[in-house]
Amino acid sequence: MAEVKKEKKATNEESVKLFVGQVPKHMTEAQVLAMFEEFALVDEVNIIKDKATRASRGCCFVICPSREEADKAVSACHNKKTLPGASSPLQVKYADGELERLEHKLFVGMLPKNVSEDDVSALFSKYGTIKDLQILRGSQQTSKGCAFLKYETKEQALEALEALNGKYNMEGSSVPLVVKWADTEKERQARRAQKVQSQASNMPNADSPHPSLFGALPMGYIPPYNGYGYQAPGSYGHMQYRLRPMQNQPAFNNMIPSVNQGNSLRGITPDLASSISPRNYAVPPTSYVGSAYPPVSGLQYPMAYPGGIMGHRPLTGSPGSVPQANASSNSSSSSPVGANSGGQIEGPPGANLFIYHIPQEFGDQELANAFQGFGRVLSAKVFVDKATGVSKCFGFVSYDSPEDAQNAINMMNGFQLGGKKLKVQLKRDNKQNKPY
DNA sequence: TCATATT
Repeated sequence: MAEVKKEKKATNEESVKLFVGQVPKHMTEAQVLAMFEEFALVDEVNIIKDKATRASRGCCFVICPSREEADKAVSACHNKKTLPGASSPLQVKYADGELERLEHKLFVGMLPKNVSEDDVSALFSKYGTIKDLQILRGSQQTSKGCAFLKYETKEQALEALEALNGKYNMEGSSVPLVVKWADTEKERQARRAQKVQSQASNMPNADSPHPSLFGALPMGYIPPYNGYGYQAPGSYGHMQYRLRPMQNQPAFNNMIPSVNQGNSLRGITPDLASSISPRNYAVPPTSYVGSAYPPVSGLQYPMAYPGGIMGHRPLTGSPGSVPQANASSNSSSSSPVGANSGGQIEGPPGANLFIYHIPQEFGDQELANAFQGFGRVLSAKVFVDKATGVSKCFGFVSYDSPEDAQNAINMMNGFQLGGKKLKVQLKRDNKQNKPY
């Protein structure tokens, strides 16, 4: 009764948890275990699964009985083999926080500014062997009054913590030391993300148009007439220059019934309409005008934008029907792109693009919008810094046909969007020669 | 400047 129920596998202080990525989703824990046991002792394998669907997320944890065994698994497998079905080699590394857990790292605060490493070392050595010690210093090497300190074992660190935290004043100090476990990387990331978030919400005009978007557009550009869409000049009356899609607004790209388009003719100035009317265009029959609609939710572009408005190729045979990826199903809940902007869906070889110099404020949806004029966008992914959420300004767009991708390259490579010209190329392929 | 993911 006083017995504490043990986990069925004893994962003790010495155990090391490894994170393994690029595990094909169909693999079982037993299969992963069998593979790793060839190289190291393994206590346990846990496939990481989607909370809702229970489907594998393509990665797992592997628990080894010691650091030595874990290191064997890492050096034998990390980037060393590509499992059948995976797109890149196995990733094997210490799980988040695992290295820190093994470091036994303490934060020491309230140090007098004039104490040296030796002073700190002299005090803390009483509790164990110090593996690493640094006092944080400013630009002039002036102490910031705190330090990080690693012990050989957790017991030693804990002993120091309990003996000194809030209880010991260093010489000349009127306040006791603060000794606590150092923040983990995860905690620091969370803090940083929090900070970014609060800064972003204080940004003035967060929703305003991209300042350089208009000026950057090549207004003289004449898109190829594809026999399909024609944008009535009046439709500019309801362009929205939001950079972020509005929350809780159904994605209406490609789905506005033509009967609604009359609304778009309201509220425009005739002068503006005629000044931007496409004199040089092969103007399609007016019966097609009814099929003009805002091609995207969120960010939209003036007519001269190569991929927008004019750019849809017919996906179905009949003129005037609404081109959309999922024409046969699904009425309103999701846009074709929105559902697939996670980045995991790749098109056939030659249909996947790598894009650089994406404007900072573009997310997956904005990227998809910018490229959806050339074909069916299977997925669009802008990469963001894991810690800060800030765009890395590059990403991927996948089409279902190489011709669409090539067309997008022709039209969009060098296209100025924001302050810079896009670089649009075929994605490098690391999946060429797969093992059997 | 070329692919994530952390029960």
